[in-house]
Amino acid sequence: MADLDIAAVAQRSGVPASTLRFYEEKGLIASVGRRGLRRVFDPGVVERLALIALGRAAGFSLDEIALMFAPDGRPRIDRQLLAAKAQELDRTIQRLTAMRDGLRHAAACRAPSHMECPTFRRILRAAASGAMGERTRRVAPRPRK
Amino acid sequence: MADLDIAAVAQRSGVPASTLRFYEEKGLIASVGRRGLRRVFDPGVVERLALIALGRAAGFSLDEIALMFAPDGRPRIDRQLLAAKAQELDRTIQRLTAMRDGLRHAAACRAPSHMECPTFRRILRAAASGAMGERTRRVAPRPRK
DNA sequence: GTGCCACTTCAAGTCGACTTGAGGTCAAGT
DNA sequence: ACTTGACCTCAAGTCGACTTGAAGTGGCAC
Repeated sequence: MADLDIAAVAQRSGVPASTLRFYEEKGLIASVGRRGLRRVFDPGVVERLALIALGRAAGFSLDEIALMFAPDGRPRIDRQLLAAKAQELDRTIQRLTAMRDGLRHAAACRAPSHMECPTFRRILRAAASGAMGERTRRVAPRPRK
Repeated sequence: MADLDIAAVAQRSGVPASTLRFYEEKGLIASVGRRGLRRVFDPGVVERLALIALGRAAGFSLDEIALMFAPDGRPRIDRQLLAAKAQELDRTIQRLTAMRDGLRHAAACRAPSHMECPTFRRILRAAASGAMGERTRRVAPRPRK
């Protein structure tokens, strides 16, 4: 496959050109050179972008993702790190699950006011005590306009 | 219970004074008046803050939360809205669950390179296609310093 | 050969939820 | 009366991941 210009990469990966430049600046991807001013990319960059998207979806920051590539550019995926992130996700899932069940209950509950519903009050106390939501974390990548 | 000054509210609710001023400016809470320059709050504000924390934990934005209070200040909780949010949370949970399982697999997988693992490649394609992560959404409230 | 327009750079803007800092006020304790 | 320091206001800064805009360049179809 021939080399790609930025528009081709954008088209194949679904990542906007502006983001590709931004990622290059951050060192997440690299162009193989220039044709005049224009960046020329190896087709392999598309897979790399998929890897980056995966990392984002898993909740890694761009900086964290950058660390997952060895200086030679090959992925250097640390299984411990993955396991840790899996555990973090698991905690988030539990938190969200509790939240979802609480919301469902609140939506279904027929108490005249939510404040009179014991379940609601219990959830409220949990939220107030900060038991939910230790760390704000962006979840889900690529806001795709 | 006597009225509270901002420090007392902060202490009882766990919400920093700077945030309380910010919330007041946004119209999320209100002080009952001033003593000199200083804000004086009704003790009820603490419960209201708990409600706000709950909304945040459920993934509502401050603006959305503001809409959940009637002009008179009483909570006006829309059951439909709650159900919708519950559903949204459910989708997020499913997405995160898939991610978590993928991460676990990747962490455990003994293929020499992740790229040679069919499971990993499947997840990768999902991430690349944007199947995961439609909307970036902050999850979990109160980054608490 | 020439005009168009996709590409380029660089600075600045955006979004949400706050925090921080400078400079000012004043209630209360000594 | 004086000092202290908790409170006040208002503007600006922060964080992450990008996007947007202005101004410039040059590859390529004609």
